[in-house]
Amino acid sequence: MTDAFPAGTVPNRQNGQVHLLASRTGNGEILVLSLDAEGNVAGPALRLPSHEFPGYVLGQERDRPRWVWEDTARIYPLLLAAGIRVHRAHDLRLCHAILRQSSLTQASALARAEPSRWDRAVAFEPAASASGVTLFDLFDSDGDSAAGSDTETAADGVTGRDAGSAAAGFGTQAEYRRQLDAVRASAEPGRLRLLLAAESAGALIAAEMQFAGLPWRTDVHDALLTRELGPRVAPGIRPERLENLARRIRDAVGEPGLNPDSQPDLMRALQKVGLKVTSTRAWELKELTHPVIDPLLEYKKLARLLSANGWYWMDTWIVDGRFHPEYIPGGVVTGRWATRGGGALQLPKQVRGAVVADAGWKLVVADAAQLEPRILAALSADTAMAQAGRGTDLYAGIVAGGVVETRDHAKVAMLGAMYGATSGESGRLLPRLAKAFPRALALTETAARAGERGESVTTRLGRSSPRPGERWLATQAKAYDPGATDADERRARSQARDWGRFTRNFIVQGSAAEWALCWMAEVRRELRMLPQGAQGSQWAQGASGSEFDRAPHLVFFLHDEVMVHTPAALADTVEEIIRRAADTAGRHLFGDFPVDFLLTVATVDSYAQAK
DNA sequence: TCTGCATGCAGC
DNA sequence: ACGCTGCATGCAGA
Repeated sequence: MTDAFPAGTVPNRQNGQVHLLASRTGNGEILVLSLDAEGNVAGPALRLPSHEFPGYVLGQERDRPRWVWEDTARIYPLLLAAGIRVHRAHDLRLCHAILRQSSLTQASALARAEPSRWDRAVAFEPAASASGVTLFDLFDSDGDSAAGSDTETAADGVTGRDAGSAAAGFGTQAEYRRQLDAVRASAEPGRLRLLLAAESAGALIAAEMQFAGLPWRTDVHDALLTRELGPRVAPGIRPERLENLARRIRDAVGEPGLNPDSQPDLMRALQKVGLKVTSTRAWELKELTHPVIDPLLEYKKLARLLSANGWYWMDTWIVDGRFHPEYIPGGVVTGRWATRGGGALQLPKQVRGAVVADAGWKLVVADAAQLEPRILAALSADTAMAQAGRGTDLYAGIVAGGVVETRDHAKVAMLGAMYGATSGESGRLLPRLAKAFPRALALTETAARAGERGESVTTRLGRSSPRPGERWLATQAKAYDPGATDADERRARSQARDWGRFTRNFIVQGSAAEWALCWMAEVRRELRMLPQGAQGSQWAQGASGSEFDRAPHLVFFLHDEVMVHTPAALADTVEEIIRRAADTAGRHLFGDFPVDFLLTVATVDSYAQAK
């Protein structure tokens, strides 16, 4: 393995510059160096004995300790850079956010307390890219908190010097105790424990995936761009094929000076040749017939490719043959992950051909088929809907059951049920779905009504939707005022329905996100139990590269899809693990309820070959 | 020149 | 009047 970035370095998110270097020395110490933007050592080296890690061990679970720490996103990248992987963790920041909001723990001290430093968002400050940050900064000071009363730090827990006095404070151990209490006293401690474990495991996975990166062949990418756009040109210059298309567009509308990148100019030009358009969106243009349409649609497609995933993108985001997006667990209200950097959530199918396994390795790509409908079936215990998806494509099963005529209709209707469609084809098909699957549809309707009333809804494992804000409440209140106008009432109704569609979707999307977290956590756990992964030590082997260079590991995750980079010889084993993990996740969430979570799994050399 | 907003489009 | 996103771009206003 030569094209992963060198073990022990953390590339800057923006430009690949190294700001921090940490490595494990021969005698078991962790050595942390801060480097400036030019790569010069910026301060004295910090040495830490390897047993003095932040967080503390709670005792043995299975044979692995669970580290309890404040914020995986700030800590774990540093450990990974030092060649250290952690098996289990409890992320206090992420878990606090869940418990603070969950309707299952509203009576807890944690939920009722005044806002503390645990409520202040620190999620979006990746330590690894901050210049000059070291482990020492993170654990020996209280750098992220301005509160003077926060005298206890995480370091108290490290050495076992923890004081009983911490219980009343806002330190790590006190917070952990509050979280345990909140869970224990809740109506669903089992579900919450699973959610917190899954969320925390997700945080570990997120850091590991960012560290490992997605294998990316810049030569393949470049060839693809050249084929589509023409040879590479300097930034600001239109590549050949785009320039040709621009010329054809100008000719077709008779405006030699037209800039096809300007929406207003384009609108005016289209109107002038008699096309009645209300926007310049591709789907609207597709309905029209005019010589300008074909070249314009082609232009838009290619211009998008160039600006979103062109050479500039490649130079910015691909470091040593790997794409390292930052994953942000819990970054979406529903519990889905967000990402930052390089648009990892929108990796177009167009460029997936550049995602290629290393020589001798394979990519195992798996996605959960019709995940959200299956989740809905299980959530509502709708056995008929679960039956429709048993061992088969769920939409096909709905057709087979005579509910609708085509797979496309089944899909549109289901999405409409989960998103709250009221009109169009989807709206028309809904009654038939409601007749066939009354329990499932009742659940989505109930969630929508709750949202319209301003109430929160809760996912399978206990993540609750936020309550609407002041502005929302004020708008609703105004509609009940004696002097309310029709416009006031309309606005209030419309806003209430908006929130209802949000809560309707929240419960399904959020529960699906929980399933996906459990799935991925199981995949990770089993991958790490493979002989090849466990062989030797759990530590990186110095210059020979990290564990990520030798053993199968997760490299990508997208809502209902995971990708594992694996030595070719282990691909079959990895497939089995991924399938087994899906079943396990289903049982974790829904026990014995008979619902299948089918996967599409492909072992490929290139991401483009998957589905 | 900088910033916030609207548009458009990529993903699930 | 169909949910959740991230990001590039152009444009208007500061």
